[in-house]
Amino acid sequence: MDPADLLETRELRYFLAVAEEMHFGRAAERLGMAQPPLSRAIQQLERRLGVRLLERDRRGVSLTRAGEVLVLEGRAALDAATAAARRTRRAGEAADAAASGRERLVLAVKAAASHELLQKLLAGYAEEPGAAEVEVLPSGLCGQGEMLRDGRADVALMHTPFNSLAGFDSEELMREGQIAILPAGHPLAARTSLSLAEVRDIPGLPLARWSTDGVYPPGPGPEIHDQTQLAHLIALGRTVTVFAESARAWLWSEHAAVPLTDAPPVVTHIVWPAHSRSLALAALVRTATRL
Amino acid sequence: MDPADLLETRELRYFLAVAEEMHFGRAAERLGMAQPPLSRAIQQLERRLGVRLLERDRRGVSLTRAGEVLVLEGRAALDAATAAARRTRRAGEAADAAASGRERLVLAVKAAASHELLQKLLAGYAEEPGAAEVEVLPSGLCGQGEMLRDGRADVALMHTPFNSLAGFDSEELMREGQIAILPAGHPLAARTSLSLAEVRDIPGLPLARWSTDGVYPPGPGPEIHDQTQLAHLIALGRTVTVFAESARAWLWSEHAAVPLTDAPPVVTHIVWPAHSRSLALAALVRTATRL
DNA sequence: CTCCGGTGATACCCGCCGGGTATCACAGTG
DNA sequence: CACTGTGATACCCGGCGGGTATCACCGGAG
Repeated sequence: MDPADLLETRELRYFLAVAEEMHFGRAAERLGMAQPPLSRAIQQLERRLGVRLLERDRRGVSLTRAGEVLVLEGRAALDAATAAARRTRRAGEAADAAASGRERLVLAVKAAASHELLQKLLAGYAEEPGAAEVEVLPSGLCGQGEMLRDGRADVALMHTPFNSLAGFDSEELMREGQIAILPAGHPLAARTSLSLAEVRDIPGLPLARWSTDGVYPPGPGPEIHDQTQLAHLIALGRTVTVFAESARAWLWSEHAAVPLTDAPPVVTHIVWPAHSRSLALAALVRTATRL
Repeated sequence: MDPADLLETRELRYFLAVAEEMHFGRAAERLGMAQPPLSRAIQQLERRLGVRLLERDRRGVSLTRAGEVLVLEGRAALDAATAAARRTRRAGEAADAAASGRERLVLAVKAAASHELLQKLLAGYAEEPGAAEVEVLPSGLCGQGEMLRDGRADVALMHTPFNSLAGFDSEELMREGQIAILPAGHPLAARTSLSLAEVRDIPGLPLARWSTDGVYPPGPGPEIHDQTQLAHLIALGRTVTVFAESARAWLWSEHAAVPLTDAPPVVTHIVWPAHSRSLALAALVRTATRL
């Protein structure tokens, strides 16, 4: 039996919902359906695969080894499917609308990223003959990987070591050091350099925490939702943070920046799905690497 | 409307079949179904996506821009789905069979690759505590990427510049030069080095051609199906070829090897799907990089 | 011990849709 | 003009995806 026949995307959605909720009832509700057909669908899936996916223990469910594998692989497969749908649809709309067949690229960028590089990139690309229209999609502080994987974006600017480039093609664009950003009046603001360890425990000035994939690292510092809030909190002397050099562009007079000696460099990459064949995308990457 | 709902794997299989055959009737036959329901399925898919995928011109069909996108993205999505099914099923079987939950890794290797490295790798890994069982899957001269993408393999040894590592995670294992392999009696066999250009047109001794993804490059040389055949043809003075240094291991006395000065180095990588979380795999990679 | 609340599973029914066969509409070709 | 080969249409049927009602089971409160 061909394994391609064994998994319908509908079943994948069902299974992932159950695996995330760890509860048939809630999963069914989230899927907008009743619980019994959901139970039956999962049973059918298990029978077809010949594998037990969930351990039904009274009081909730838990994943088997096979179930864990399917969560991982299935998520990737489902993302690939929705990406296929999104990109196909966009390709069709573009062809309809512009008639010229002018493509449209969606570029995901970290909201807080350097505007300078982005502007140079867009300006440079616009010069290019046959350049596609570029829509800039600000993702949260992270999440560009997700955007790329599920087709909401065609290409992204990512920053190691914060984003993982795993599974994508990429080109390095820029490499910069990191700086500590602290209140202008603070004693350490006078220093010409700092170490990570020094910044990590300044008495009375905890490190700000921001969310990667929705979860905040533990610690005493405030939870940061956007850059403006962060700027305020630093200016008020409530917190300190570490950022790439290019953050100097948006500092206030109440802020002080001190280079870090031992922080890993922040590398900006332009990143795209490995299987992409778009000419417009290739041109954008070419432009980017020439900057 | 959520794009995840728009594509069922069944529809993807149908569309890809039609796109490959460029013919509804033949595609239907290949799918083991009648032509009318296939036509209808594609129409439904187009309506749901709101995009025209195929241009029906009397006398066959052709792809629209959107169709081309869906061929690429859909193939990736379908591979991801079959990979999910295969790996889930294997995980379940492993858990059932061994009871110990002992994992089973499938390692894809190019048939003609160096046995030395492979043996060291397997031997080294077997020492590892909690090592999984490793099944070695010889793929053709290429095709390990496909194996990895659709879940027939969990990890592969690949050789740049012949294989593309796009979309995978990888670690470099070994780097070696290339050599020309020619008949022992040939005048050039006495040389201590050669250039690619010199090897490319030796009078009366055309370069052997072997297949990447089933298609052979054009040229006067013989088409090679396996390594033994190649060895024979070289020994007979009918052809010449270029290989990685490690090929010296299987040369005959009728063969001569001459280093190439300007050929790019052959780099052996261990490669795995970027989203993998398998501990057994991680251990294998760790072992490999220590060699 | 008993009853209750909450879990997933079962039983049963219905309407839709995926698949089949027969046929059409159309274009190129002899 | 008849014939061939293309995909599209018309129509029918069975199965399956979805619904409601209910069960079986267990843990905890009283």
